[in-house]
Amino acid sequence: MSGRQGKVVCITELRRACRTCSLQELCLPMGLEADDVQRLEAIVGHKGPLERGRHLYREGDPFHSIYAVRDGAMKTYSIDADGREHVLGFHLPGELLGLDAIYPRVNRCSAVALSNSSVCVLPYERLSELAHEVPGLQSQIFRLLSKDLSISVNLATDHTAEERLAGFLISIAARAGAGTELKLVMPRRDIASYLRLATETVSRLLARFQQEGYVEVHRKNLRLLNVDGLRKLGGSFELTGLASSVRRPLRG
Amino acid sequence: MSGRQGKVVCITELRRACRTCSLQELCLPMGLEADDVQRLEAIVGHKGPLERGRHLYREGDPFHSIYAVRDGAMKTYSIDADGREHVLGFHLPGELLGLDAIYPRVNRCSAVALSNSSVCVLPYERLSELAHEVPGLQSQIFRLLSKDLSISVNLATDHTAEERLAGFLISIAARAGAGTELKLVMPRRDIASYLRLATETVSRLLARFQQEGYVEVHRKNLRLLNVDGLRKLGGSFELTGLASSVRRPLRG
DNA sequence: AACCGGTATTGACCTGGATCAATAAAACAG
DNA sequence: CTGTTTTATTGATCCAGGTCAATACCGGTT
Repeated sequence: MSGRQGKVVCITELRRACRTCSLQELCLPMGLEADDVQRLEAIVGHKGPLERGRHLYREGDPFHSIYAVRDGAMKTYSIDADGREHVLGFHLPGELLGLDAIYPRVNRCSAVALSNSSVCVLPYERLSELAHEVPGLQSQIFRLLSKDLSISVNLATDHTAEERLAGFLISIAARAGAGTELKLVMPRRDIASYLRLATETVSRLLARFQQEGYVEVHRKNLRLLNVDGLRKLGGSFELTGLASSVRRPLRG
Repeated sequence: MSGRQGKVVCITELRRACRTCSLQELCLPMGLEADDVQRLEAIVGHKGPLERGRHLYREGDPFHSIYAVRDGAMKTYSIDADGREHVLGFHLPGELLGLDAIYPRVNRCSAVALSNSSVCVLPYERLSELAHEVPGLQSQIFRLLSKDLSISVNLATDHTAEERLAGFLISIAARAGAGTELKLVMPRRDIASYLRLATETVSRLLARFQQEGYVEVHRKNLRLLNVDGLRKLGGSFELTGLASSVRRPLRG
């Protein structure tokens, strides 16, 4: 329990309720009545700080809960038969993890913190019961599942390296909601794995995008200089879940 | 309404209730109580016969319903900015279509019959209301959404042409539930598009699989001769939704 | 039974991006 | 600061699978 602390986030901050959470409109409570939000809060647990590199769950763990990222960033991945890691997704604040485990009742992938993070824990059985009582919650879960489905269906389609990376940058920027300047929390290797490219290809493309004036990039620091151009490069490769960009339209 | 008929399926056959439907254990009513199944039946519509080539819905259509394939086979696809078709999925009897449209409230893909088919129509609003009253139904929808998510996440990962095709054959055979001998309803071009390969590659691989004794294939007719071998070739590329193979374990 | 349009197979070649191999530049430890 | 490790960039080659081009096959028509 106690363990190391003094890390940054204090306990009262972590316990902050859904109703005061800035991520409401991305997360489960979206569109719920005040007293329904309160009922949701009652079943939500918290976990964190979760240091960089710490696992939230691992492939093979029995499924109990889904999670919402509150702060930081997580990645999900699985290890294939030959021991190679495949990155399945990045999860930024307000986004859910673990939805793919509902069906098999076992986690089919592992989730690890990319930076110091904290998450909300949503015990599935209780969430499911509550959803049964609160229609708005049920719909929101349907919606979020469907959204993840759209994204991964799109990810599964056939696109060039250029399209993939451009689409990825747009998506990350929109989701991070930090305007056109942002930090790429994940290493190149992870970006590459997620987009099914080699790290070297990602590196070379970033260099080219920079040279062509689309971005300015130095290590983890990225600035988008020509969002419309990037969007064009991305073509139909859209990871940003359509109308999902609740945060900011990302003009630039 | 009336139109051409005498095609095969008679009207009473089409109106057959969920409770007597052989696809129960794959479909929504799975695990429901008898009277809940009856309530589900009350909102289920039917559509068909839908001749080969006919569309069930098209990209851009407003979203109203999800569908369950009762008979035949459907494919979903979208057309990208350059006018090229991407096959997103094949849907066999008992499988659902249209789940990806819940989030955007608009169909992001088109659904077309690969052979003469009939489907059950599930008006989303009413289904959602009913799910809210019948917890078992809610869970089943969560499960099926999550299952589709797992499949398309896996499809999005990085695999060789050989793995993809082997995995596909295993999956189709298991889902068709017809033992080791089956008809490939979809043309090569569609298989290729779905697996993100060229038609020629699919053709060549099928020839090679045959030459190496894994299958016997002649045009649309396929017989699996070495299922375990194929499964090994497929490696971690599993489209068969894990424990999903309710139909038959597919020993061969 | 010959024709036609669509679909499948097969062959020859090409290319996007992977792989292999050095650096280089940070991050980290002492 | 200095060595060590990790991560990123850049260059040189390679190859799986795509593309282009015939050719074969089948189902439906007349």
